[in-house]
Amino acid sequence: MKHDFRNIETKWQEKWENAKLFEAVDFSEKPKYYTLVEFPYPSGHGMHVGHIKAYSGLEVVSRKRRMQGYNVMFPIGFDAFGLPTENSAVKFGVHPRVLTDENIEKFTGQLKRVGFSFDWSRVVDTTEEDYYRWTQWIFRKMFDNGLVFRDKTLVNYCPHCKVVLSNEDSQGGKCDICHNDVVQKSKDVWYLRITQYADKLLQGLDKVDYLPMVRQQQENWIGKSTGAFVNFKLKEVEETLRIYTTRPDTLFGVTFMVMAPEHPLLDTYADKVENMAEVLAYREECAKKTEFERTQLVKDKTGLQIKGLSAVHPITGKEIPIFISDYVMMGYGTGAIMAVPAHDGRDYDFAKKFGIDIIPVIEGGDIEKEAYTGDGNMINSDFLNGLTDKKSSIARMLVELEKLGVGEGGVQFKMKDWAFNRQRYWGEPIPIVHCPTCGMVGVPDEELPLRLPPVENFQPGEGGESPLAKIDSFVNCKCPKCGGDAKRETDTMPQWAGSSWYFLRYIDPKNTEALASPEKLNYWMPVDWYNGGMEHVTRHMIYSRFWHKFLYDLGIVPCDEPYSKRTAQGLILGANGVKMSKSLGNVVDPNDVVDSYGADVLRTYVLFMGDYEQAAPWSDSSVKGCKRFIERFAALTDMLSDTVSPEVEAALHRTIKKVTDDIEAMKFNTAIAAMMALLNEIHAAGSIDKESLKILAKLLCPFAPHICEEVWAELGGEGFCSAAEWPIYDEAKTKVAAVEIAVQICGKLRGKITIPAEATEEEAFAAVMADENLSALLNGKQIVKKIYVKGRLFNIVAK
RNA sequence: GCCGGUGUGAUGGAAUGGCAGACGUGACGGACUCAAAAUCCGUUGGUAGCGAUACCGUGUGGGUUCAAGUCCCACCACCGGCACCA
Repeated sequence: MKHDFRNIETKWQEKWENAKLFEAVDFSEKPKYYTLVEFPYPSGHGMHVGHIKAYSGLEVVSRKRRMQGYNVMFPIGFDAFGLPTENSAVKFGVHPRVLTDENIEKFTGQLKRVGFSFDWSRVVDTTEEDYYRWTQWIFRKMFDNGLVFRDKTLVNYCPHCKVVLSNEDSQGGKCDICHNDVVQKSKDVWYLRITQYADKLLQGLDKVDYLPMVRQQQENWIGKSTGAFVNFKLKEVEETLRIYTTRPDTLFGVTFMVMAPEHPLLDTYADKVENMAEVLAYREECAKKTEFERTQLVKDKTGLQIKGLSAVHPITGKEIPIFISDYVMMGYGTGAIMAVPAHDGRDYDFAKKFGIDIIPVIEGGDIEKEAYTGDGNMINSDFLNGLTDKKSSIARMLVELEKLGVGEGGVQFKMKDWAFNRQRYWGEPIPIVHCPTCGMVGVPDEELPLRLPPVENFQPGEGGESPLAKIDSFVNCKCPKCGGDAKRETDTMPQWAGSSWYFLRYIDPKNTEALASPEKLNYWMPVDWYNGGMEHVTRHMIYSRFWHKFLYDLGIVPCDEPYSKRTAQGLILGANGVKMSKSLGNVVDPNDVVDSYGADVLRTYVLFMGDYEQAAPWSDSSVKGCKRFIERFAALTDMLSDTVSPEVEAALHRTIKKVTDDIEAMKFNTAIAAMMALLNEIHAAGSIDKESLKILAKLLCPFAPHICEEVWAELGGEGFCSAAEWPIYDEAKTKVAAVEIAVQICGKLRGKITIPAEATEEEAFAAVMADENLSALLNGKQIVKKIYVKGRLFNIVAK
């Protein structure tokens, strides 16, 4: 048979669709299996082959699971709110709704051409009212439960574009769009209290099966640390400066204090600070830097001493100078630290630069050269002297701090609360009303969805406010509580919102009464296997786990962790080995590959090109290897015979085992390689029997389903190959009678012998000695040790 | 600076501590062809040798082991992430 992909691929896609072959069945008797891939953002550029790789992994798993008798749900949707669409809308004067619909249509066409076995009856679009109604509803529930608050923060603001920018879009202090200078601007921001779930998010990791790398990144992001809060009295005023430290054991080594430049105590006692002008100038300087930039100046610490204020050591009563420096952040701990230069690298750098004393309190290391962060005997530390390990020193110090009433043990998280609003049009309106009488009032259920009003002009308003602020009919409303005149919140939610719960909506996408019915949620949740990019492992995954845990606490979802298992795929790089990007012109469009080689070849290649978890460069010529493989497979229908050679049969069973196992480990490249090797074996044998070929078709079906259906039909297979039963291997048939094993003498390869696979050590040794070359090498030597690894090698240590 | 990842032929990459380089690409040789493409067969880590074979070889330097790409220690380079986290 020829590989006539132009005719067969659409044919089988239609047949699958008509048979509803990939539609998941709610409450089926079969065991359920929920496979989830990160839904795409439908950009105007269309998909590139990276998307195809991202979906192909679980595509193969899903198809295999169905063949193994599972009721599989493998859904897809579109995360369609977002800035790029809004920017295009501004640029071309087309409504984002129109652009989004166009882009979704484009993406859908591309995805369907590849023959993915998505359940298209469950597709979701985060920008549809029926969807964002529930996004707003969850937010409102959070608001009702005290997880939403407002606070001031500094944001990156571009005065030219009049928009607030993310750190990403304002690197180097320049606006990504117009390249003018970005300023830091104080703004009221909506926050979600994700920190309230920090401990739960951390502990939940024990219950799930995430890639170790994924788990580690989440742990680091949450960043739990244990330490102590210590209160330092100020000498000049009745006030305490509260600090957080992970090293209370080094309290006697404190020689200065550092406050974040923005620390509010400076404003409270501005009249006492003699050099307030300098402080303000330094603040301004810091405000220009983004947080990322602060991290660039690693060694060269900046800062200045606060004159007129000093702290008092809580135990020794000694006076301690106070500094401000931007290496201390307002957003972590208390915004102030006790500095122990002898035992902290950053404090050490600062002390050296400003000529501050360095007092060692732990023996070991050389404080002339660098800070010592290791363990050792405590010195210069009063009641701690003589203790030898950190743990007991900390414990002892905590007892003392509590006795004196100047501090206590505590934990801190690196994770910050989630800034949850954007001054944008193309996002979910925040369902809050500002009432002069009642304050902030949530929009009630019956008024949801709070629809995005039609807008003519998507340009942001003066001062960077949302375009919604210009729509009077939207802004002016009645307070749901008192009925008086009120104003709507005009900010919208960030793109992360819609993607924080989409996996729940797939379960019941048309439900108008709830985000999904409890029965269906109970049947389908949790997601059995979630795959996506490493870049979403912290933010998207932690945000969605947070929402899920909140919904669990409300009794809406049946499990507290949404994803049982999480893996990640590597990028496809351009042919030149760098990231694919429009500007570099190295983007590969999957449509082009389907046009010239067919979907089966594209699917096979993206999985064959390398380790699934690793980045790999695209290679046009390597695609040909997969094209040849598929063609050679199709041609097997012309090599049929009634019998099968024992070699081919054994190879077939080994391949079943290999492919079955490799798919589970996401080692798709070696699974395909094994099938290629089997093909070579069949070609060498010259023929294959019908039943064996049907088995091979089933093995290859998850990877290249169209050609496998065609071959299956040609062989008279019943129904769809995609619905056939996954092959089982016969362990006995995978065994080979005779094996060639390596013979080493003193660890060096010296020859090979062929022996029965199950030969004993004695038999194997006899075979070694029967080999003239090998026995000659051992002549006159005394054998010290024999190591026999069955089926692998025989190593003889001789003197 | 910190965290994570990766270093293997010309090239993408294989390899439960057990024959390094599976499988694919490319290259070379051959078959088919008037010819080319496609296809099929063969060769393909390096050095020396006609040869059997020998020596070398998985970023660098040490170590553990009968045996190391794999484990341990110290480094180097590249890629990705970042929030100087007290």
